[in-house]
Formats: sequence, C-alpha cells, structure tokens
Amino acid sequence: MNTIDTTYPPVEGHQSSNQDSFSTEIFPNTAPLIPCKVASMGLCSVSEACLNIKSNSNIKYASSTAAFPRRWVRQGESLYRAGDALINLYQLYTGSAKLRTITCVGTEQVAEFPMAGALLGLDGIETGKYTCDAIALEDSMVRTIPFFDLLARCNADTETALRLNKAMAQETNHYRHLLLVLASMNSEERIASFLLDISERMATYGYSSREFVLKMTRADIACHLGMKLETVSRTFTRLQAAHILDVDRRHLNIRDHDALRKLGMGR
Amino acid sequence: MNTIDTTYPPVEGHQSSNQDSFSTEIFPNTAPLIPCKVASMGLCSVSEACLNIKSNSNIKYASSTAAFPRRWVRQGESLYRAGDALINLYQLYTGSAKLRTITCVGTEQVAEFPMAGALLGLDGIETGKYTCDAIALEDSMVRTIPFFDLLARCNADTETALRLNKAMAQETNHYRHLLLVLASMNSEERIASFLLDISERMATYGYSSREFVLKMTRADIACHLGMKLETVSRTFTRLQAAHILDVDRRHLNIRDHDALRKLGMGR
DNA sequence: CGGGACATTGATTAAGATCAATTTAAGTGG
DNA sequence: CCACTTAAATTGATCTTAATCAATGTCCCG
Repeated sequence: MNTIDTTYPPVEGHQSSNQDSFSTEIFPNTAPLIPCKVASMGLCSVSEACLNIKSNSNIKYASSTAAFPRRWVRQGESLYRAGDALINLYQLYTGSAKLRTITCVGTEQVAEFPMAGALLGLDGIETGKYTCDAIALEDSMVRTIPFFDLLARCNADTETALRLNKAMAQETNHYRHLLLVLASMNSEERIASFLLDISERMATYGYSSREFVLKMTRADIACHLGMKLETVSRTFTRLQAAHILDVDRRHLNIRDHDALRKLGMGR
Repeated sequence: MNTIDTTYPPVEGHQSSNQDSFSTEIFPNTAPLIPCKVASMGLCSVSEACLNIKSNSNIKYASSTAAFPRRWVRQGESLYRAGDALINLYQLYTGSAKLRTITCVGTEQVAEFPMAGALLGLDGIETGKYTCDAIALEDSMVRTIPFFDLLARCNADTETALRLNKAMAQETNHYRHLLLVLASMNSEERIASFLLDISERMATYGYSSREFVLKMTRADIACHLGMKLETVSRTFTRLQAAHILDVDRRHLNIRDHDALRKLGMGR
C-alpha cells in the first residue's frame, strides 16, 4: 500500500549543518537544486534573495532565509487547495507542479505547469482564498513566503512592489497567450507551442532545451491544451513521423527546432 | 417594434452641476457617466476615489481628480497600442472596449471586453511595454493614472497596494476561467458563458441583467471565444429557437436565465 | 438612395471526439 | 525475483461538431 507520510518532508538531519545545502540522494528523482542560479540571475519572480537586492544590505541574508522556510511536497500532494485561505505564496525551488481548477460540476482545467523559480499562490490574492489546487508533479521544494509579510515588504521597498507586480503581470500575459493558443491553433500547433514553452523554460534554468522529460501525464497535457488525451498521443506520433520530435513516453527529444517553432508560433 | 435605447440607461442629471459633468451631446452615442456609482460601490479596481478611501481625508477630492485627468476615446480608436511604452494605467469610466493581441504572424485574439470600472493597461507591467491594443467599442471616457504615481501611492498606502494586487489577480483569475471555457466547452456553452459574464457585469453596474446591447461584432465575439463568426451567429439562432434568448442583431434579451446558466456553468 | 459593413443561412468537409481494444511500464506482494 | 495488478500510453474505427466555402439578407450612414 502506498502510504505517504502526510507529515511532509522526509528530510531530517541534513538541515542541522548548512542551511542551504541538501543531499539530493534523499530525493533521487528530484532536479538538482539551483537556488543561486534562480536568484542570482534575477529570473525568479520574488525570492528571498531578490527581495534583498535593493534593500539595506545590512540585513542578514541568513535571517532572510530563515524568514522564508523550506517545505517539501511529495509527488501528487498538493501545496494548497482551492478554498484554502491565502496565507502564503510559495516559490518553487526545485521540482515542478500543476495548477488546476475544478468547477462546481467537476470540469477540470490545468492552467499551467510551474517549474523551479515560479511563484505560486497568486490565484488567492483576489479573494483571499486560493482558487486553484497546486499539485506537485514530482517531489518538490518550495520557499514559504507569508503574503502579508510580502505586502509589508512591498510597502517598504518600491523595487519589491514592482517585482511582485511584474510577476503577476507575467502570469496574466502568459494566460493571454494561452488563450490565443486555445482559440486559434489546431492540435499540432498547440502541442508545438506547449513544447516550445517548456523548452524555453528548461533553457532558462540551464538545462537542455532539446532533450527533457515531461513530468506530466498525457491527460494533464490534454486538460491543459483543451484536447483529449488520445489526440495528444496521436499528435506526438505525427510529429515524430514528421521527424520533428523523438518521443518515448515522457522522454522527449526535439529534432527539428525550427519546424517546431514554425508550428508553435502560429500560422 | 421593441426599440431599446442603445446607450446605457441614463443616470439622472446628478452630474449636471459638479465638475464631473460633461455635455454628452459632444459624444451623442456615449453612455452616461457613472463615476459615483463605480467609485462609491467600491466596485472599481483602482480609482481616484478608491485611492483616497483609506488615505488622509484631508486630501481634496478635487486635487485627486485633477491628478487623474479624463480622456475621451472615440469608437474604434485605441487607448494604447501593443509596443507603446507603459506610462499610464486607465480606468474605464464610461463605455466599453476590447483588449486584443496580434501575433507576429497576424493571428488575433480578443482577450476581454472591459466595461465601465475596469482598469486597463496592466498588460504593460511585465515589460514596460503594452502587449495589447485597447480599442474603444463605443465613445468612452477614461481616467488616466500614471503608473509610477500609482506605485508611489502603493508605497505610501498598503490598502492601495493590496487593491492593485487584487485587480491584477482578478484579471488573471478571469483569464484562467476563460481558459476553461475555451478548453472544455462547446459553442453553445461558450456563448452562454460569455453572455452570463456580460449579464453579471451589467447587473453589477445597475443595468438590466436581462436585456442589453452587445457593443461588439460577431467577429469580435468569435475571436474572443475561439469560434468562427458563422458559428457565433448559428449558436445565437439555436439559443433563440430553444427559447433561451431573443436575439435581434446586437440587441439581446435573456428569456430563460436558468437554462443559460445551466449551459454556461459547465456540464 | 446606394454602398459597405455586418449578419444570417445553406451545403459540404475535415479535424478531433468518442468508443474500444491493446500494449507498455511500473509497482506490489507473494 | 517473478507473477500479478494497475496506471499510462498507443492505436484503430466511427461519428459529431464546427470550419469552410458561398450566397443572400439587412441595416446604417453618407
């Protein structure tokens, strides 16, 4: 029986030594940690490092780290659920997730697949309650950012406020583009667009943009792109036949990036 | 013949004396002004009135008004264009608009149809350049809110900051719902969902939720909902045949709101 | 009154949904 | 470690919805 430890993180002991060092063996399938990369490149939306960039450098980095504690989420578990009160935002440090909504009649929609660096929880800001479920696609680690702390920080620091605003605007712009994808593209173009997005984000975090592993199921992809899972599967097959992709289950290899771009960027 | 005034319901002369009065004859087709309604009900996302709600009440309303000057936009004209530098946000005071993106290959997507009270320009926050065209569907009036003034205000006032955040989150949540509509609903359900949204917003501003005039063309609706304009037309016809709607070109009458809701809320 | 934008309607086609059957991989427990 | 169970993915056959192509109708504005 697959009993999951509901008292989260497996991890013990290693926290005692250096705060930011992790033994990745504990989660062998987990992506390597890239906190510095994310923070130093300024790619993260809002992180403890980013938050301090423009603030008084006398503030101890360590204390800032302590202010945003880590939390592990195991594969399949939810970081938060629709209806929960918004208390924290979360920065995804390692791993990946899906953000999904379910209507009162049970229709599901996967809105996005956040990866390391992403800021989660913004969907709760409108009403004070989350409107989505945030579910880990693999064992993942987040930083917990108390929302009202963040607001206070924004109040003290225009830079942080602008950064938060940009993070929110980025999500909105991403959705607006996704609307276009769903409204005007056929299944091949949707899949191409989807893969380009993932490819780009992989590159952003220093991984191969050509070869990677999809962390989500065909059903998740279908639910994200407004298709049926059979159509997703068939589309992968067709793109493989066209020598644009090599697909082996979740493992993906982009053979013809130009052709993929031509498809995914719109007609 | 059942001719309905295509302008929004008139607001009785309360604007004649004070500084917010306009001679609507200049723009004969323009909706009556509803500044007080929008502001006082707290329905606007961010307005000069809202911005002062929690701040020092000694601040003159007049000076605040002066800080956010009016601007008229004629039907078909754009308030801003994709690529323009973000300088201002705009609060739509009267009238309505469409927000649309066009890709490099010319694919168009109408992301939303803002109505009075809406805050426009948020799409420019991510990069500092607008990513959409904001086009007036009728002669409309906006309040011009310099973005960096607003940021400064947010800095001074947590309430304003939260309000701006909520406005952005609201837009994002709206898009997320629209994704679900496009991903999982058939044409009847999409149209139903679309009409429910408009109906609700009409009610919010004190107009009839049952009977109203669509300010946009069939092509705009189609482009918004990921359909072809012929399909939009046919769907209206079918909903009329089912005694759910009365449709006469742009004029719309909801005969069976429950049936419409059943369709639009998902299966 | 006439021209153009907008809308409706009809006939046909094509893309993707649906229903259904296998195949493959990954655990689980004996 | 291997048989067994289950989740995920692929593939095939058929059907349905909406796209497409085309023609006509209607209203508004100059």
